[in-house]
Order: sequence, then structure tokens, then C-alpha cells
Amino acid sequence: MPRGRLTATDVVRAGAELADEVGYQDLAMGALAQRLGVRTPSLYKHVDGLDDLRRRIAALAMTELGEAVRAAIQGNAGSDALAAFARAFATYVTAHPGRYTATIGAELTGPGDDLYDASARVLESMAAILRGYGVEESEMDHALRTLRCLFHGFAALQASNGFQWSGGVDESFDWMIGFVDRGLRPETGPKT
Amino acid sequence: MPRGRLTATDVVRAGAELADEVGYQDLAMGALAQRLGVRTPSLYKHVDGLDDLRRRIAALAMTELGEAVRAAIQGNAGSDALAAFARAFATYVTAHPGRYTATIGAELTGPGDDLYDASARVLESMAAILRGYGVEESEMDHALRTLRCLFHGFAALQASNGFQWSGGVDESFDWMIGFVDRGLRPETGPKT
DNA sequence: CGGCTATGGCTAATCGAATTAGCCTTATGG
DNA sequence: CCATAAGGCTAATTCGATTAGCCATAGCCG
Repeated sequence: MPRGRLTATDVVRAGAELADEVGYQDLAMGALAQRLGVRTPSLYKHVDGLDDLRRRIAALAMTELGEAVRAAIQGNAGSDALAAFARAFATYVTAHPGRYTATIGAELTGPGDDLYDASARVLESMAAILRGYGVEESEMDHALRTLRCLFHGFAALQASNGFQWSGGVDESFDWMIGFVDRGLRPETGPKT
Repeated sequence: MPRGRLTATDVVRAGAELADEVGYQDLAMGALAQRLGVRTPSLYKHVDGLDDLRRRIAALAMTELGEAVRAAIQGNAGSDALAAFARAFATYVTAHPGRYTATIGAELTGPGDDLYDASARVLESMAAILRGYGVEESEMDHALRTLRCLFHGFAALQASNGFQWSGGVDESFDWMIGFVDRGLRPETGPKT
């Protein structure tokens, strides 16, 4: 009846779930150990401490997010791709506020780091969308960073306080996407 | 020879400076007390603990930011106001990364709360800009939220890791502002 | 089969930072 | 000149993270 031994993956996954449930602020080694039916120090056999756990959760979140958005934009292009991306992004962030919060403060080091690589994959999906709009290569970086600010800002606001968006969050989000779409689309005429 | 007694304001101001210097993560009661030439427990006569301190720093940051952007847009309208706002915003965030970080995770409660009110004033400045562009009242909320996501996202990315924006941050920021400007401006023709 | 070793869990102990309790000094104002 | 409250201090508590060092066992080799 040995409950299978834990692996680092188990610990990180459980940590991510815990963060989603109790909030990133309250993610603690003790609570996590309890959830895994183990004593706190045992976790250190799998993770290098709280900071390491946090970073791994961030990497997990970014990886999952990358998969979600990649799947969403499959077979879509232009506005459709943008809308699909946005929807997938918002859905993920809303469903996993704790996980995503882990990515907000995390430092990106450089290539080879899980979190960095996962972030790069998300950016690659954004870039694919932009290419679909025919954005000039010379403007790609700028457009990419702009999209990144927009989505990250949305996520941060959503995750932290659900910014008083008492009502109409979805409409505002759709409006935002429409705004970006109009801006990226080769000009075709009056905006309405 | 009594070094003037401390006030809550002194403590918060010093805390904000400390956060800017050592990073928000390392803001600690002990370090702050030391900087103020006082023992740790003494701080509790002025602030209600670390969480309270953080929240007050967030409120201070938002208040200062509000003053900075309000001053910047004075006498400007349209693109100029937007550009001035953006410049002031970026300058503030870059100069005070620790302070701004305090605002990122902070929960907004409701009217009457310093942080909430200060945030409302910043939003009011944004709204003024949007009105200058002739944005429909019905779209105001959506546009406001969009701007908020964009600026907050920029700040969050900037503050946390200075997102690998090794080069060209300023150009990208300008591009972003230009993008928004084109999107808000009543259509006048092809974008170039 | 019987022992070897690495892994993963445990208990006990340490550390550090926040916070609380309770005392003491002094500026202030009646 | 004294009463008092504000603001500092020391000592003590608490709680969470982390470390040290021990123990059981699964898988493997001779």
C-alpha cells in the first residue's frame, strides 16, 4: 500500500493547484506538504525551497498557457487567430489565477531556463498571429511587445484584484481585441 | 538633540525608498527600522505591520504617479496628451520600480481607501485623454480598461524583469503609443 | 538469496523575520 | 510642577522556512 513516491513533477503540480485554490500569496511549504500527505522537510528532496517551487510553478503555467494558445490558434489566421488566442489566454488566466500570478514577478534569466523557453513559445504564437496580419518584420518586435503588455496587463489586473470590473469584463475584453484588430489590419476605411 | 520623532508618513516614505533600492521582495521591517535608526518594534507605533506598510506604499506610489501624469497632460490634448502621459508614466515606473511593484498585487477595496482613490485619479487622467480623442461615452469604459491593461502590463514587465528588452525599449514604447494613437484617432486614411 | 546503496521520508533542531507584551522616558499642556 | 499619552526600547513569542542527521526500503549485484 505504499502510496507511490513523490516526484518533483507531483510537487510542482500540487503546488500549482494549491496556489490556484488559496491564492499565490498563501502558497506555503507546510500547506503543500499537508496536501501531499507528507511532512514539510520531505518536499526539499524534490524542490530546492519555496523560491524554486515558485519558479517551477511559473514555468508550468507558462508552458500550459503556451499549449493552450497554440492549440487555439491552430488553423486560424488574422482576426480569427487573434480572437482565438485572446479567448484561450483569458480562459487560462481566469481558470488558474494562482499559477499565472507566479509568472508575474518571476525573473527571466535566459535560454535554457524552463520559464524563459516557455515564455518564448508563447511569444512565438503571438508572432505567428502578427505575421498573419502582415506586420512588417521591422515592426514585429514592437508589435509583439505591445501585445505582450496588453495581455500581461490584463492578466495581472485580473489576477490581483479582478479590478473592480464588476460588470462587462467580457465586453471590454472583446472591445480591446477589436481595437487591436483594427490597428493591425491594413487600413480599409472608417472604423465603424 | 532628540532626533525628531517619526510619523507614519516618514515610515512609509522611507519604506518606499527602501523598496526602490533593494527591490520590493526584500522590503522588510528590520531593514526599514535600521534605515530609520530605530528598533523594529517601534515601527508598529506607526504602521500596522508589513502588509499595512505595503499597502500604504502602494497608495503613495499611485498618488505620486497620479500627480506626475496629471501635471504632464496639463495643457495638452489628443496625441500630445497621450504622449505626455505615457512619458510621465514610464518615467515614474522606471524611477520607482519598488514602489510601483507594491501596487501590482494590491487589492483595491472601494471608495474611501487611499489606494482606491489614488487609482481613480489616475484613471481620471486617462479618461480625460480619451475624451480629448472624442471617444464615445459608450466606449469610454472599454477604452479606459484597454489603456489600463497596456500601461499596467508595461509597468509590470518593466518592474519585474525588465523583460529582456535588452535594446529598443524606448522605441517599442513609442511604437505602442503610436499604435494607440492611430487606433483612437478618428480614421483619416491609410496608416502610413 | 543476502547484502549495498541511493532515494525519499521522518524527527528534531536551527534560523530569521514578524509580531506582541509590557516597561520607560519625555514632550506637552493644564 | 505634575499627569498623560505618544513613541522608543527590551524581552519574549510565534510561525514558516530550512537544515542536519537518522531510518526504512526498493532495486540491484555478486
